[in-house]
Amino acid sequence: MPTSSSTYHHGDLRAACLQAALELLEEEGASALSLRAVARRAGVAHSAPYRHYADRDALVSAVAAVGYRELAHSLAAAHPSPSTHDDLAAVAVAYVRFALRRPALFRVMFAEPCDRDSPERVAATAAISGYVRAIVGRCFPDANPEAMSTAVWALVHGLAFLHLDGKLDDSSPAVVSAGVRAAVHAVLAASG
Amino acid sequence: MPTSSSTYHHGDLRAACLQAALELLEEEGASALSLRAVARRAGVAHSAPYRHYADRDALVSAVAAVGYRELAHSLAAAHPSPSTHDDLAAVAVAYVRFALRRPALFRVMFAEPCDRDSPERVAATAAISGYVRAIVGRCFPDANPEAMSTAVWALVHGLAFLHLDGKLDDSSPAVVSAGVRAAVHAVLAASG
DNA sequence: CCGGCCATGTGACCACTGTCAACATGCGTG
DNA sequence: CACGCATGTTGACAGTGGTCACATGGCCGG
Repeated sequence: MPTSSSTYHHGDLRAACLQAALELLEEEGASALSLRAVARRAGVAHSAPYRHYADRDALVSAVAAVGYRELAHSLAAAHPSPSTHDDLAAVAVAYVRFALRRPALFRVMFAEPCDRDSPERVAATAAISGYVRAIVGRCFPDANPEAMSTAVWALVHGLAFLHLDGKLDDSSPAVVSAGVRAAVHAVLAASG
Repeated sequence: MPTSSSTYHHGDLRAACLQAALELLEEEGASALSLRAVARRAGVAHSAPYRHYADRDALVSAVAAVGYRELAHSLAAAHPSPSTHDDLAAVAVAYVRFALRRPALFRVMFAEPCDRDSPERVAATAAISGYVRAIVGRCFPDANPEAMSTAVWALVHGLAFLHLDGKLDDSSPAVVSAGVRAAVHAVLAASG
C-alpha cells in the first residue's frame, strides 16, 4: 500500500507525525490539524499515530513544545542580551512577529485549554519565563523582579494576541513593529 | 416529539440557541460547545439552528459578542471612571478575574481564529477599545493616547491570558489580584 | 372566515473525526 | 533460527459540521 520503497515499519513515525503536524498547521491552518490528516501525510494508517501519542491532545502538546522552542530561538536571535528599553522593544517586536508569522502555531501554543501538566510544556514555558526574568534583571535592576517580569511578559504577550486577533493594525510588518515599539516605550515612560 | 406543551415553531430559537450555548460553555467547557448539543438543549432537531446561524462560527461569534458585553459590564462595575494608577489596577484585576471566572467564554472571545468581520464583534471590541482609551486619557494625560491605550490593553489582556494558561500563579483570587496589582504598579513605576 | 404562502423546524444523508479492538508484520534478541 | 513484542493495519463505532427535500403551521390577503 505505501507508495514506494517502504518497509512495513516506518522507522520514526513519532517524528514524522510531528513534522506532518507542523506542516499541516502552516499550510492549512489549525482546523486542518487532525490525527487522520497527520497519518495521511505521513503515509500510514489512520490509527498508527496512536502508538506514539495517547490522543490528539498529546500530539498537540508536542507541537506546542516545538513552538515554544522556536519562539525562544526567535527571541534570542532578536537580541543576545537585551539591557536597554530599545533592546527590550526589539525583543517585543520579535515576539509579536513570531506570532504573526506562525499564527496557527502560536494559537496552539497558547489558546488551547492546555494540558498544563505536560512536562514538555512546563519546561518550555519555564525557559521563556527565565529568559524574560534575565532581561528584566538587566533592564530594570531596581524593579521587583517577579512583578516586573510578569508585567513585561504580559505586555508583550498581549500585544501579540491583540495583533493576532485583528484588534490592532497589522497591515504591514513595518507598522506592526512601529506600533509595538511605541507601546513599549509609552508604558515605560509613563510614571505620571 | 417535543417534550411538553410545545408548538412546532419554537418562538425564539435564535435566543434559545445563544442561551443554550452560553450554558454549555459554562457547564461543560469549550469542547462541549457543538451545534448539536445546542440543538439538543434547546429541544429542537440538530439542523434547526442553521435557520438562524449560517454555521458554527456564526453562533460562536454571537456568543463572543455577549461575552464582550459582559466583560465591558464587569469593567465598568470595577470602577466608574478610573483616573489613578490604583483605579487602573482595579480595572485590570476585574479584567483578569472575568477571564478566570468564565474561562471558556473568554477563550471563545479571543482565542478562536475570529471572524474579524462580524459586525457584532467589531462593535464590541471598539467599545472596549474606546473604554480603555478614555481611562488612559484620564490616567496618563501626557502620554501618546494611541500607543498608551494599546500598551495598557495589551498588558491587561496578557495578564489574563497568562493566568488562564496557568503560566502564573492562580491558586486563589487574592493572590491573583495581588499579582495583577503588583505587575501593573511595577511597570508604571519603571522608568529606569 | 378561510386558503395559501413562506419562514421555521424535521429527518435522512454525507464526509469527516477521535478512539478502540482484533489482527498482521517483521525487527531484535535469545 | 525462531519467537515476542513493538509497530503498523483494518474495520468498526459514536459523534460532529453541514446540506437537502420535505413537513408544519402562523400570518396575511382575499
